[in-house]
Amino acid sequence: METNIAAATLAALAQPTRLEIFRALVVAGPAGLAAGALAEQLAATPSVLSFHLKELRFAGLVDSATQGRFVIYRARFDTMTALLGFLTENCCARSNPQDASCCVPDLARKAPPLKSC
Amino acid sequence: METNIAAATLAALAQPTRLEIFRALVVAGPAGLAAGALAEQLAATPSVLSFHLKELRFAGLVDSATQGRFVIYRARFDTMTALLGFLTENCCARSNPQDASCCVPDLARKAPPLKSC
DNA sequence: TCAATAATTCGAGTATTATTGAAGCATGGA
DNA sequence: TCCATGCTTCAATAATACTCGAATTATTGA
Repeated sequence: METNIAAATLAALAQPTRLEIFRALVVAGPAGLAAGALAEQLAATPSVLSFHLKELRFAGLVDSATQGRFVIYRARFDTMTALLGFLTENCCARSNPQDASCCVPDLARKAPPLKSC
Repeated sequence: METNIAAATLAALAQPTRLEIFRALVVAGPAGLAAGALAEQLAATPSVLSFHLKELRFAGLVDSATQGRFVIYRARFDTMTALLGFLTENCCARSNPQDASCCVPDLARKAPPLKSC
């Protein structure tokens, strides 16, 4: 991931409402959530939500699919993966051999290894 | 890390110049870099740099120490670690048991295990 | 066909953020 | 002491981002 893209992706997440939207979509998983359901969960007006969803979609953090009169939104894990990759590779002590500390110290301990990893 | 703090930290990084500043400081490691050296590296005017460094410091992503008439800046890895922790725990498929994919798939492969991890 | 529902779009108003150039404040060396 | 250096601060301006409410589009079901 290139620096300017990374900055744009970070900017998309750098807003409380949008961060919560994304979080809710991660929790919802592959089933996704309709815009209305999101609005209810986050206590946001439809137009505000629409605005933020557009930003997230533009940044590639979210996908949308129309189902009848509902629009289902889903988190795009691939983009988040790429962003985390950028941050760990470019912005972490791990990227600097002089420093023994690292930025993802707990993952190995906390989570069991996943098959797909 | 709390959601609003995470959003503020993301906002601090969500700007090309600031992202490059942080990257340069990560590469510089514990020795850090003087503001002037950063300005030269990034081809930014002193006042612009000062502005962005203030933002980064406010977000806790950067530390400063005066040495004579130089001001040395250092990346704060602890804050970055906390941010990455927030993102992997709250914004990743890993946080959703229904989804088999994950957001840090390459780390185990690419990087050798660190002692301090 | 008509009314209700689900979302998006638009324009206006406000707030926040970024850039610029000039001025200011220390520090170190002549 | 004086000047040059390194950096910060400030005020003004420009550019972006956010919110609100009204209008619009599209779909469903009566």
